Amino acid sequence: MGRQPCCDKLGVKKGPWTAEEDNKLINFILTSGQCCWRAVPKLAGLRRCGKSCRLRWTNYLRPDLKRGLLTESEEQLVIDLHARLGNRWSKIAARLPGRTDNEIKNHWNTHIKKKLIKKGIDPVTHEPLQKEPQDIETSSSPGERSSESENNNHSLPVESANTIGSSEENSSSSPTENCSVFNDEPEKLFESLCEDEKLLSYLLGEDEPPLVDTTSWDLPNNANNFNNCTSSFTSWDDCATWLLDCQDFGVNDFGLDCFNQVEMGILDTLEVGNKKQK
DNA sequence: AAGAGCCCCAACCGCCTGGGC
DNA sequence: TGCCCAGGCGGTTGGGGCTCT
Repeated sequence: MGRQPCCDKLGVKKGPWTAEEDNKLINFILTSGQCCWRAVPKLAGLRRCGKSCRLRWTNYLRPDLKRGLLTESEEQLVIDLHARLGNRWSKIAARLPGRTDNEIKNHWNTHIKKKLIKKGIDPVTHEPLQKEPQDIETSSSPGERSSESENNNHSLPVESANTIGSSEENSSSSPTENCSVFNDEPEKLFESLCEDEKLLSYLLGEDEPPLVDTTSWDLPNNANNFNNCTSSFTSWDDCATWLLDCQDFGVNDFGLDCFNQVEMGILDTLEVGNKKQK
């Protein structure tokens, strides 16, 4: 009856991952695919908790992860989504291919929060900070707001529009090349979001395609084959399904060499990371 | 040059949910 | 039907690096 615990806690290593551990995990995932995370440490020869392996893979080692800071467009999208969804980082991350919930959460707490405060916007409520205390007390949190908005999708906070409009960075930033939505003025973008019910449902729904074009994924340079593989997909669903298939069956089952090159890219990244660590 | 303080982010912790037994 | 586990999620923390004095 029941299952074995995730890890026995005894003899399980904690703390930063070493390059050797990373290589073991990468090699295992790329050759065997993602199966039961509980079994991964044992099969990969790691003294880690399965949970830790999953976290390391999803937040750092995955080949489809973007590197570097969020772009202006991504940042603005995070702000907009946070205004509606609150701290549901995984939901927000789902709209930003190549970004993890942890990454977005960290970026929010370290960068965006400060930017909003600097602009006089409450990062929690997305309302002006100089609001009267009474208003602040009565104003609902984004999370609550999002639940309300499920009943009434027209209740977008006006301040969010102001947030976008007042963004100095936005007025000087270049629009995202691959996403036509961002070619418009920020105000227009937001208006279009409010007026376009379909778009709104995309933002709030569960299975919608992301707004950011997947062709902008910043894969390693030598992973062109991977780009070739994915660029042929006609929709996000196709691409996502294909990636999930990879997860389910293991890349070797597809007879694709491209992942070996992706892996090389990862190893290059790791080497850079390790040098950085030293 | 060195110490203090701050910033950033990888990783951990604990809770929740869905599903297997 | 209820227990237990795996996976997922959001909050928090610790340590390395950076900046300031």
